[in-house]
Amino acid sequence: MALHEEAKHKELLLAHMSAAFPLQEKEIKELFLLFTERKVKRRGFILHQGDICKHFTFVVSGCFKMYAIDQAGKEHNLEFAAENEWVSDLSSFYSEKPGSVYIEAIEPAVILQITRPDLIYLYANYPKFNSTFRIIIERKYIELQNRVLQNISATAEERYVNFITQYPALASRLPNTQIASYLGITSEFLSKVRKDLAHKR
Amino acid sequence: MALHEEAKHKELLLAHMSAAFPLQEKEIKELFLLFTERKVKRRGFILHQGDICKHFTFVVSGCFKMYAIDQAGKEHNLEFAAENEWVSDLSSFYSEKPGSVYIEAIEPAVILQITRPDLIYLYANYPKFNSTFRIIIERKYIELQNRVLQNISATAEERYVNFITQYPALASRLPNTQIASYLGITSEFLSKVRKDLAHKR
DNA sequence: CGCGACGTTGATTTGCCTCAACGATTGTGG
DNA sequence: CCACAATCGTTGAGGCAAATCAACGTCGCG
Repeated sequence: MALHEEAKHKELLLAHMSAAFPLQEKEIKELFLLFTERKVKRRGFILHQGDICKHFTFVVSGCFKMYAIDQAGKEHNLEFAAENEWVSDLSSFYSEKPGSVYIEAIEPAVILQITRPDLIYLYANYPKFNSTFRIIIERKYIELQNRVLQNISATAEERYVNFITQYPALASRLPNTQIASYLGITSEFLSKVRKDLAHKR
Repeated sequence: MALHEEAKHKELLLAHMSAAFPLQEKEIKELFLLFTERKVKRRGFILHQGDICKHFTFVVSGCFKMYAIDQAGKEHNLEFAAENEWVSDLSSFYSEKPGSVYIEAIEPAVILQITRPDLIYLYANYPKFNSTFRIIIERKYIELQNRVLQNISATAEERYVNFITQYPALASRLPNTQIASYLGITSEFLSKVRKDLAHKR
C-alpha cells in the first residue's frame, strides 16, 4: 500500500476527530503516530469471543458487525460500524478482561487502531482527547438508548421501518439476515414484514 | 434542612466522583459550588416530555424512573436511577432541544444538579472532569449494551431473572409493574413468569 | 374510610418462531 | 473463468410466547 494512501486515511480520522474540538499541531502529530493502519478481509475478525479487546478501532472503509453467540449457537448483532464510525468491545477494553463478543468484517475493510496504553497516554497528556472521546461515547449512548426504547415498545415492523429510515446507507448494503439479527427477529419473519410493507403501498 | 446535611450529601457526590480520578482541593470547591441540592416528592417530575433537559442530575437518595409514553399512552421505562447514580436526558441535554422523555421520582428523593453551562465551565477549566464524566458515560454505555443484547436474544423469563440478579436492591424496592415496563413486557405476563419461576423450585 | 395502584388469574388473540423446502444470488476455489 | 457451494430471500404449516381484555381481592395512601 502506498504511503500517501495511509496518509489520506489518517486525514479522514483527523477530520472526524477535530469536528467537535479542533486539534493543534502537536496533538495531530501524536494522533498520526499512535494510530496504526490495518487491512481486514471480508470475514476477517478483529476480535474473538474470549479475547481481551486491545484496540479502539476507527473504520476508514468497509463495514463490521459486532455480535454475541448464544447457547443455541445463534448470532445476535449488537452493532454495525461502517466508515467514520468507531467499534470496540468497551467492556473488555476498559476492564482488560476477556470479552464475550466477536467483531467481524462484513466487507473488506481498512481500519485505524489505537491501543489502550496509547489512548491512556493521549488522555493524560492531551486533555482535549478526553472531551473528544467523551462526546463520541455520548453520541453512541444516545443511539443505544433509542434502540432500547424501540426494543421495549415497538413491533418488529416498526423497528424495521425505523432502521431503514435511520440508516438508509447501511440498510442498502447489508443482507437482510444481518438486519434481522440486529432487530432481534428471525430473517424469515423479516421477510414477511417486508412483504406486508410492500403490499401496503 | 440543616446545612450540614447538604454538606453530607455533597460528600457522597465527592466520594462518587473521586473514585476513578481523585480531585484536588480547587476542583472540589468548584464541584460543591456548582451543584445545587433539591428535594423531590414521590411522583414529582424533574423532566417532562417536551422540556429541554437543563440539568445533569446525581441522585443522593430516593429513586427515579425515566420513561417515554407511546401513541397508545403506555409508559416504557428506559432507566431507573437510585442513590449514587446519574440521570438525565442526554440527548436533550446536549442538543438543547426538547426531549421526549419524563423523569419522575418513584420515591421521595434528594438530588444534586448541575446546569449545562456550569458543566461546560467545569470541562473547560478542569480537564479532569472530562475524564470523570467520560468514564461515567462509558459505564452506562456498557450497561445499555448488555441490555440490548438481552432484549434481542433472551426470553422474558431470562430477562427478568437477569434483572433481579443484576439489580437485587432495585428489584426489591420497585413494584413489578415498573419492572415489567423496563423489561418490555406486560405486568400480567410478568406475573405469570414469576409464578412459573416459583413453581420451578 | 375510600379510592387508586398493585398483583394475580383465566380466556382469547396475535406476533413471532421453528422447521422445512425452494429458487436465486453470490462468492470462491480449482 | 467457470462450476459448484454457500448464503440469501422467500413461502407455508404449525406451535409457542406474549399481548389483550376482563375480573377480582389486597394493600397503602390521602
